[in-house]
Amino acid sequence: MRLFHEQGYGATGVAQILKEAEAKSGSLYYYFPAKEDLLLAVLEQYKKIMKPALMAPVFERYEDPLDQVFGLLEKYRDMLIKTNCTLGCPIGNIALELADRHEEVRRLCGENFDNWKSAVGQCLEEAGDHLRPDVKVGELASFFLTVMEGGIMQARAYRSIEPFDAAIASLKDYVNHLLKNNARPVQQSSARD
Amino acid sequence: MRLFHEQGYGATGVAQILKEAEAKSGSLYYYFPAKEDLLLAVLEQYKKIMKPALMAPVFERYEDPLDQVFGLLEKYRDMLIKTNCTLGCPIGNIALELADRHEEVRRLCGENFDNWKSAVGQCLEEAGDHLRPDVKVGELASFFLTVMEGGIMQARAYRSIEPFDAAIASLKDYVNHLLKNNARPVQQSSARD
DNA sequence: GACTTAGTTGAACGATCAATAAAATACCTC
DNA sequence: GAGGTATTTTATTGATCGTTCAACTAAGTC
Repeated sequence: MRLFHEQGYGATGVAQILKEAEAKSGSLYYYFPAKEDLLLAVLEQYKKIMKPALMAPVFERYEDPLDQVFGLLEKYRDMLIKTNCTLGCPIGNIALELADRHEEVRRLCGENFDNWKSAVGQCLEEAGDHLRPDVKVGELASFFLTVMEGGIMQARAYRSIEPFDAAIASLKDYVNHLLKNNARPVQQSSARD
Repeated sequence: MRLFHEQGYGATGVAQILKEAEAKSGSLYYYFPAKEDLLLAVLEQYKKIMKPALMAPVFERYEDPLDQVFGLLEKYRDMLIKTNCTLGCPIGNIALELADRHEEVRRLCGENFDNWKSAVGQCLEEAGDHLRPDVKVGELASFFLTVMEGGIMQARAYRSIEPFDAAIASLKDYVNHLLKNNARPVQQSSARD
């Protein structure tokens, strides 16, 4: 998982995986028919850990559903900061590298995205009474993913957190326009307290 | 350019380039010290042709600056449709594949993005009198790029134009919130006539 | 103690990778 | 047309790619 995330699938050789895992090639191919099956297992693992490892900690920390959503985005921001804006979304990377070549990979990336959007959509649903009635939460959740992935791409291309922060700021501004007039607006550059 | 766009840099072998270009390896290495320099030349070429080949035709077709911007996004939509949602933004692809490894590549991707955002920002500047005074056109132009790249990523991952269209729809909705009350709103799903 | 099963090992495979060097040809100048 | 430079061709390099396989060890069963 780590190597595919850091270097991509194609750029990671089986030899390096074996070395860092302290395993021998025969053992790998005893369990996995081919390198590609290793990637499929990685994508399955992401599906499995997304909620308990990524979302649960954020959702516990915040009560307000909108805080939860933006807290989730903050997690990705943390990763960008920690890696000096070199590491992106592991699913997005794989999707862009292989989605058009391997159908199975594409399917699993889609399922990961689906789960992500479903979790965000659930938060938005909970915040529904603060949102204008014409807001479609499904489309808005998809927009959250779009903005986050696009923001990560720019942050990596510029090796700077600025474009990512700018994207989130615009997104917050948009969300505030979708809130009912009596709702408390989303605060810029920090979670609402 | 075509092969790097279709397959990515790493996945495209020199042998294939030579075959399709009907050239021999010696000739390639006579002009380019290494494969990487070929990529740099490709990125330079994108810089050179972006305005005349991509933007000029769109800007000629529409008069209204906001129509021009969304007409530009439509160009990317056309490419997704033509390629059955397999081909993304050539710069974005390369940026995600190599930005964190080759500094020079990263710089050129950034310059391509800069030019793109600068052109969009210029349109927004021209539409400035219809926008609320607190709108920062630079940040908004960056947001346009963010949404487009994120939309393309999802369209490829799902091999469907839907997420892209949904992203553009949300973006249009947002822009309409930024317009002054007396301004004509951006129409959904087709250029304003 | 004989036999089976599960799992591991590491050398080796053919293919492909980017890159090179030298020979051969085309082009230009005088 | 001779001489020299620019460019192309051909053949090959060593490295690395993912993958295979026969030999081997360890554990369990009867």
